[in-house]
Amino acid sequence: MPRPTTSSRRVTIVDVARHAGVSTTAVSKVVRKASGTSAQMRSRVLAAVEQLGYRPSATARALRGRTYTLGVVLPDIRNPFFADILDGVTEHLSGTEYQLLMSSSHDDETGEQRVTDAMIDRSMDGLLLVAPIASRVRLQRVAHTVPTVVIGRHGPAAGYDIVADDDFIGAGLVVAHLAGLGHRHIAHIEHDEADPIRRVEMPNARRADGYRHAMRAHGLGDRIDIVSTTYNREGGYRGTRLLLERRDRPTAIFAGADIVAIGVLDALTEAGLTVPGDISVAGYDDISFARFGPVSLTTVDQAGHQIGATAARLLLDRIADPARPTSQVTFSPTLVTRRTTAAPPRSPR
Amino acid sequence: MPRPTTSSRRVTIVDVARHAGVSTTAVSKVVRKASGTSAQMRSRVLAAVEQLGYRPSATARALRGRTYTLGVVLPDIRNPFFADILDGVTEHLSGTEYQLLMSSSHDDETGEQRVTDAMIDRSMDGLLLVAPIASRVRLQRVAHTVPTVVIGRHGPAAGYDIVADDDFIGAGLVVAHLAGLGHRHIAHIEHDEADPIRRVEMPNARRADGYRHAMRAHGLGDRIDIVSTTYNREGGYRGTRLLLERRDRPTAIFAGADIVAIGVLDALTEAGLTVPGDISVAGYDDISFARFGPVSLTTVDQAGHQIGATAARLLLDRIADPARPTSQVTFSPTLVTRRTTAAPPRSPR
DNA sequence: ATGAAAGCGCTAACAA
DNA sequence: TTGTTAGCGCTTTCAT
Repeated sequence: MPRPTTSSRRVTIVDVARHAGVSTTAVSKVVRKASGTSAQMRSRVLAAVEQLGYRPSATARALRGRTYTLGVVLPDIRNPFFADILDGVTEHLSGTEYQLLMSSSHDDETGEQRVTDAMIDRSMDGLLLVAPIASRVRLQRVAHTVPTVVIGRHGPAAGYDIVADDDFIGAGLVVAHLAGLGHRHIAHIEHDEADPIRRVEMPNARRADGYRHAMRAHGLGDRIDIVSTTYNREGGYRGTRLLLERRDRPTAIFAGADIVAIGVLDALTEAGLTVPGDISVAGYDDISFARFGPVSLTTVDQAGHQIGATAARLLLDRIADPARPTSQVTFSPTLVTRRTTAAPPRSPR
Repeated sequence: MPRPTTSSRRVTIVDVARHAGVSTTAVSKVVRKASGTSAQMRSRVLAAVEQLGYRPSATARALRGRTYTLGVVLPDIRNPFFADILDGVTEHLSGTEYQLLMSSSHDDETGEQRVTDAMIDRSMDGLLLVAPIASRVRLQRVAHTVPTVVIGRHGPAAGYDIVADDDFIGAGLVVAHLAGLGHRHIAHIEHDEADPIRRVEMPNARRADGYRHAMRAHGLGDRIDIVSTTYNREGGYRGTRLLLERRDRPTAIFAGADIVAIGVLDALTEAGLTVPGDISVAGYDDISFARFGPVSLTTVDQAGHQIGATAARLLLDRIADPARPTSQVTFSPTLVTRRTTAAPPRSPR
């Protein structure tokens, strides 16, 4: 009994070489479009590649050269802002040989580390870390191991390129807008941050600082009111519940992220409060949902697409030349005024 | 001048073997928890692994054995329903050695093929294809190359395991609900599907069929009204615009997916129509946004979490035994009634 | 229980 | 321009 002919062994470079009657080196060169091949050789090899359906094994390649794989680590797939960033990355990468593979850290430091290590183990050519929560030392170590670009984290360029938005300014735009409408009691829901380094480097902390600074600049320093929860829908919901329990309720809530604002609106709807009639709400990120008709959220546009495209460009540059000096690109956010913010209700106090 | 000691060469199995004074075979066995190692050997090796910070190279492993990598291909990261599925997958995989890596096909057949091939090239141990649009032949070929589980696609088990929801029944639940409220003109927005095979296998087509069937069952066969666009927000918006242009407007719109319903609500808001006062809207998927206060969308719960967990289980089973017979798991959807559906407005016609 | 050695598919010196 | 050969880091027979 002969074994089945459907022995689906992978087609290797040896098969192609034999089929084309040339050496494996020749095949390798042609496939990689390297120099030193005659037109005749190229056509023979390419014909064999075509006929046999040969595809180079990225894992075998990895042992010698590139994998043509770029890893993206996201804190959370649910936050649509990250999808905007990814669109920018994907667009910049289209047309290149590189394949994007992503994974979520599930907003967890251990998870982030696991995923990052896993990508290094898999010989990725470069890493794109979106709003990572790892310590700076750890980020430096990662960047030392593999070309890395960090998105959405401030602080000194420490061995890796950084692309971010100026969150301090962005928060100021929101406060200015609300104060301009006549609000005095503007509360802010932030992502809890204990680590001192991260207090400076993480976008959420920068936004909270920007809020504080702007409140003072508008003579509202004594009305600073921050609730610390987390940057997700649940955090917005919980934060709002806490605010509503107070005797002195705010007339406006500035959520540190749109996804948080969603939770805020959840809680307000549940409490029977109208927006912006009873209370104004502003977010941050301008996720596509913000311009959803029934929501129409006032927010800050971070240009995620542009951030992603820039990060991809920097990563390719760094892969091409790992020694080039690191750079920090900071974009300026813009305020997007929609229908969740208005003047505060009459009869104050 | 000695060369810098920071020669950050990766720690390999050879380094560990030398450090522990044993063979690389021994290290390999210990690391893989294979049998045939003494307790003493194990502790020596593990100590060396710890001290040197050794991590096995997944790419090198790939040439002989496993990569412990599972690939997930999603049509679109923006659809939150897929995040639900991923949660289920992730949960089932936590505690295993497997690492999940995902990529988006951007709702494009070529893109899907590119991504799938890329994952095969990277020696993934298994593939999870979510609502793939590839032909059945192509899916079979993929499944023949690597253990594959297909999520959200119907049709005969053709070499791969299938986990799906009964979309035909789900669509029926929606129609029954709307008809029960008194609606007669119930329009459906579907994802355009020309390919005959896919007309049978794709969830969107099954939903459209379920809609047709249920309309007839409720004596509304002559009111069947389908608009073909795409399963995204834009598709919902466009479809609704088309419906609103008609002289005989529907009193209810059944969108084939929640993300489509979002677009429907966009268009209705823009047109100054109230929901459900002027028109009822139902979706499909029960994405977390559906229970967002200001939206509160009536929809169909697909239990994405359960689908994901089941798919992950089947994939691990298949990797363990590629020859095992394929199975099809179908879940029954349930209707979730919220505030976007109500009786049609008076003064009909 | 332990280790030597071959080899996975590819790339890169080096020769011819 | 072309081919020979030696690895890359790991797993796996096969001896011992």
